[in-house]
Formats: sequence, structure tokens, C-alpha cells
Amino acid sequence: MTTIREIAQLCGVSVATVSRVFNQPLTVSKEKREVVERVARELDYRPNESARALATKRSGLIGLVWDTDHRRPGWRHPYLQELLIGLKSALSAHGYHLLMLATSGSAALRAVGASLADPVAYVNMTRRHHLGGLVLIDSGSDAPAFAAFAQSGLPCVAVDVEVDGPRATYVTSDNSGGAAMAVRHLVDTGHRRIATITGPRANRPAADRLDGFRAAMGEAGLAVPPEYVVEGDFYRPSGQAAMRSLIALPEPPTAVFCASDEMAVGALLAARHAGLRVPDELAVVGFDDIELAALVDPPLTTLAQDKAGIGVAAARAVLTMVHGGDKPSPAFLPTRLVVRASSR
Amino acid sequence: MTTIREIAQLCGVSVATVSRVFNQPLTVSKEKREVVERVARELDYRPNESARALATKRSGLIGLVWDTDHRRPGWRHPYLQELLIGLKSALSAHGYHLLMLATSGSAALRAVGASLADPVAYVNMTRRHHLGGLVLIDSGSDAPAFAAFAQSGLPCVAVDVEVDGPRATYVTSDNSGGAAMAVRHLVDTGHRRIATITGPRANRPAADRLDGFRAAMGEAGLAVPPEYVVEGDFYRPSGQAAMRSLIALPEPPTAVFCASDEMAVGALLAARHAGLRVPDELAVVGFDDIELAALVDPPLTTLAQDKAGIGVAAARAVLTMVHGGDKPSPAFLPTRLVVRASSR
DNA sequence: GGAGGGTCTGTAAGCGGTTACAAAGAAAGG
DNA sequence: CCTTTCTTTGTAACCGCTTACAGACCCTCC
Repeated sequence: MTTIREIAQLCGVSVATVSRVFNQPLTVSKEKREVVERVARELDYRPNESARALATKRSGLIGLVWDTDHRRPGWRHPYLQELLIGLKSALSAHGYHLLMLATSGSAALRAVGASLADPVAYVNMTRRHHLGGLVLIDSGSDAPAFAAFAQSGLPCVAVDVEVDGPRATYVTSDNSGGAAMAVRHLVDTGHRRIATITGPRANRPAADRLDGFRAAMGEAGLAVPPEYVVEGDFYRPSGQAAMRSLIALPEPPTAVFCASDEMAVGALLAARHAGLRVPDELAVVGFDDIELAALVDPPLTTLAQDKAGIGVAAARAVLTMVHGGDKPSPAFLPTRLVVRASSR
Repeated sequence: MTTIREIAQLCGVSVATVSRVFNQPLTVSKEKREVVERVARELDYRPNESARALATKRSGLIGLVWDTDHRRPGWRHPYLQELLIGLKSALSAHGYHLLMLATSGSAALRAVGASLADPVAYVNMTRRHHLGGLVLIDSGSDAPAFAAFAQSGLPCVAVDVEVDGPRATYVTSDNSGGAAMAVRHLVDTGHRRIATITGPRANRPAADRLDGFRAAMGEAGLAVPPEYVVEGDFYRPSGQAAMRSLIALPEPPTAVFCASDEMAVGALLAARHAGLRVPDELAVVGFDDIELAALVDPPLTTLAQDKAGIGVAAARAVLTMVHGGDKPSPAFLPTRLVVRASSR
């Protein structure tokens, strides 16, 4: 690897001048600048990132905190891949790389005494690596830990979790708006008895979807009896169980809005087991637009999240703060109603 | 952040001694070692990774090269999430973090003139960040670029792509063994006319699956007419098209082994459109065991890959080389036949 | 012609670690 | 008791880059 010193020597200038050419080009005379640039190009010079990070206390790295939930080993993020694509492309565009930090439960973190339950060590890690900021991806039960990150003062952007702190914000879909769209769609197709299967009460997106559901039902002049609101946990089995209980009601709903596609698939299964025809006897609407949604039978009407867009928004937010900007307000990305055969 | 110098001062020893306590503890007398360790713990000292990387030319980072294929924007890795979980947990266990490198097509790489087609810049990036090695995740068309990485001399481990180089190896499933299992299963359930829909010819796992198919058919004493081997591209539409052509044959197969679940789902769709009952009139077996496989109608018999295990194996292989070991031979992880209703 | 003010450049002191080398002290051997 | 050897420690150079500071040079203006 060629160093700044070799270039300086070849060009007959000092190392400071070479460094300036790359960092504050305008302070160097045109002639020297051009010579240095030419030589650097010929030698394919790239600054050593470790040295640069050491000297400037900044590295071109953004940390990614994504812990796999060991209490729910089968749990999968509904759109991790698209999220990463968005994140990565937006970060790349600004010359940043994404560092996936070691997870809790790992020897690496145990060695430094860290776990998501003890975010201090994570924050420490961030400083040691001179990370510019953190992107926090929820794995179902990290919200309390994320709150601690947010308090640390590091630039933090959480995805689908509400956090607050001096330099912390979050990005999520317009969950209440999406839920409202679902309700309006069901009302438009003639339904009056509409139930919902919610996500965990403590989960912000889940709460917002429920709020949106209630608001839109109110606007449509429809009542929401308490037994029409069943709490699930976003996973398929809970959707199936919830649907079973709804079907068993004396006056079962004719339509159900599920706060996740996984639960909606569970609801479809329960309906099938009960011999209910979808969408004729029961309409089902999900949320997420996971790949599966288009492929189940019948294909699922759902609210598509702008998955990559959420990644891009998270990247932008963290970069804004890294570059010294004020913390952006939380972003709520629009969802899109995708009507398929499970509601007609 | 506390530094080594502060600790040295507090303990009344030199910085060299403190450094030794962490790097070569046995060369320091027990008394001093204990004092330093105690003080370090009290001050919650952690070495600065940038400084350490600069001095040792080693960072605790492994690079991840995963480019999203811009020519196939909809393409998704069939098991990225599980792969990352495996990778990350195995790397974490040894104190390494995973650095997702900026992708081609990004400003970051254009700035340094890089793209996957020009791996030199990637390699350069690896050196600048003092990365220990690279894990290469195929996005469908990166094999040529990966070959160049492998030649660079950096420790490289590719997933599902065959590479060779001084310190390059790869990890994949036992593709031929899996395919053979599929054939034996179909033969056992009474099939004689068995066709296959393959992946792209240039793809190593696809080729291996075809080899395994042929070998097992040979062992069973069954012929494989050329029209029973149709090339697909792993994606659903190609599976659907291939199945259509198979159904149109004068003597159509009674069973088909698809080299991916995506294509198998396509085959199911084609069968449904043609009015063929699965599994009675046509048995279908896939490969991968993606989440979808269990949920299509009928649920798909498939060969489950040890997705997280592949990540773990890749991590182990790269760490072996990082720690100076010889390059491990390619790993072929066993697959597991999951029999579902699409073949009975 | 000299003071005042830019512009450009080099010197050198960091950033926070690691480690070669030398020195000091202790232990072992003759 | 002296030499040799081993253990332990400190000094200082170095990793490669950034940047504060000061000096050199050239203009402009009075």
C-alpha cells in the first residue's frame, strides 16, 4: 500500500501538502495539487482508514444493531433483506459502510460484558470504532434496550420502534394511515362487522395500526365491540388462534384486519379449517406485503410497506446527524394498499 | 474514553506494560498484571480499535461482499437472514464484527472507481480497513468477480459459488447428495418418469444438483431423456415456463425435481393451470426449504439446506485463514429431505 | 520603502496503541 | 564470588494520517 509519505517524496512536497490535497484542496496551489493528484492516481493511492480514523476520530462506518432474539429463535424480520438493501445503498452513496456489530450472547460481547440489556458496552464499542452512529433494527423485544442507546447521545435511528433522545429518532411506516386505508377498503366492499388482530400492545407500530383502525371505524360510523379487538404477537400461530376465537363469537365478523401478514396467513388457515370461504364469507387484510402474501391461497390483500425506502430514510436520518445536522423528526413512510383475492 | 496512558500513570507503570497485560499477559509479573487489570476494569477501559488496527495492521473486522444485482432488481437471496444469523454469531463468538462493504453502483465505489466488475478497488478497500478476510455472498451473477477476489490472495470464503485461489474456499450444501435424495424419494414413491428443472448451467450448485440427479437416476436404472432436463434460472417464472414445456411433452413426466423452491412453486402453478392434481398426477420436489415451501398448496416437499449452518461454516473457514491456518477445503453441508404433500 | 495582509508551505506534535531493543535485577551455575 | 541466563520493565520508535502553528513569500497600500 502506498503511503502519503511516498507520494510526498515523489512530488517533492511535504506530507502535509499531500494530505491537504485530499482534505482541503483549495488551500493548495493549483500546480502542486495537480502533481499530487496525478501521482496519487498513478500509484493508486488510497488513504489508510485506520490511520485516518485515529487522527480524525471519525470512521466512515455506521453501526448496525440487529440482535437475533434468542427467546424466539424462529423469529424472522419481515423485511430485513429489503431494509438492508435500502440502508446500504443510501449509506454507500455517501461513502459509508455498515458495520454489523456482534450480538449479545456472543463471546465477543460477553468478553466486554455486553448484551442488549446492557447497552453501555455497545456504546463503548461504538466509540472504540469511531462509528458515526447507529441504526437499530428491532428483533421483537429490543425496545427497552434501544431506549438506552437513544439516551447515550450517539446518533441513533431506530426502525419500527419509537425512541427518543438527544440525537435519536426513528423511521417506520405510516401505520395508522395504512390501517385506516384497510378499513376504508373493507367498508367500501360492503363490510360492517370488521374485527382486528393486533400486534403486541407495547409495540409502537402495532399500537398505531390499532389507532388507525379505530379512527377509520369511527369515521365510517361503525362500532368496535371489545371482542372484535384481539391481541396477537405478529406471528402466524397467534393470528390463527385469534381468528379461531373471532369465528367462535356469537356474531362473528365478516372481515378482519390483521396487523401483520404472518398473522393474516394464520387467519386464512383458521378460516380454512373452519370451512369459511375467503373472501366470500370472510375478508382478510394483512400488513407488510411480505413475499408470501402474493402466494398464499387466496392471495392476501395487504398494506405494502416501502421496505427499501425505510432503509433509505434511516440511512439519511443517521447521516444527517453524523454530519452535524439537527435530529430529524420521526419519518412515517406511506403505505400502499395492494388488493388481492382475500378481500373482494 | 480512557487510554492506555492514563492507566499506566495510575498504576505507576509504563504504557508498554499495560499493553502487554492485554496482549501477552504472561510476560508481566503477577502483581503488576493484577493491578493493571483491576484499574482497567474500574475505568472500564477498552482499547481504541483504530489505533490498534493501525499498529498491528489487523482489525477485528471481516468484510461482507453482497451486491444487489441491479440487472435483476427483484432478486432476493433465498436465505440471507438465516445466513447472516449464522455468520454473525460465529464471527461474534471469536470477537469479530462483520463489515458490509459498499456496493457497486454506489457513489462510494464510483469515487474509488470500483464495482464488482473491478474487484481491485474492493481488495484495496479491504487493505485500507485492515479487514482480515472477505465473505462473498452471491447475488446471482457475481461468480466472475468472485474469482478475481479469490485470486487476490486475501482470505475469501464464497457462499454457493465455487472459487479457487491461494486463500480462497467456498461453502455450500451437499447439492448432489440432496438431489440424489430427492430422486430416491420419488423412486420410492413409485415414480419412473422423473424430470428435472435445473438452475443456470454456469452455477455450481445448480450443476451439482443436476449431477446428483443424473447419478441417482442411473443407480435406479432409470433413463433421463434429454427433454426431461430443462434449464431454469432459479426464479419462479422460469420454473413455471419449464413445467409448461414438460407437461406439453408427448410423454410427460409424473414427477419433477426442481433445483429451487421458487421454481418448484412455479411448477405447481403451471400444474394447477394445466389441471394436473398434485401429487396424484404430478409430484414436485424443490430445493432450499424457503419459508414459502410449507405454505403453498399443496405444501412442497423439498431439501432443506442448513442455512445458518452455512453461515457458521463460512465464518469458521474465514477465521481459520485469518488466524494463519491453511485454507480449508470446500465444505458441503448435508441437506435434509422434508416430505410434504406435493409428493406422496 | 516599509507595514499590513494574503496565500502557500513545511515542521512537528499529536491520535492511541504495539513492540524491538536495551537495561536492570534476579536466579543459576561453576 | 563472578559470569551467564532468564525475567521483567521502561524507553522510544513506529503505524499513516491530520492539523495547529509558524515562517516564507508576494501584494497592496500609504
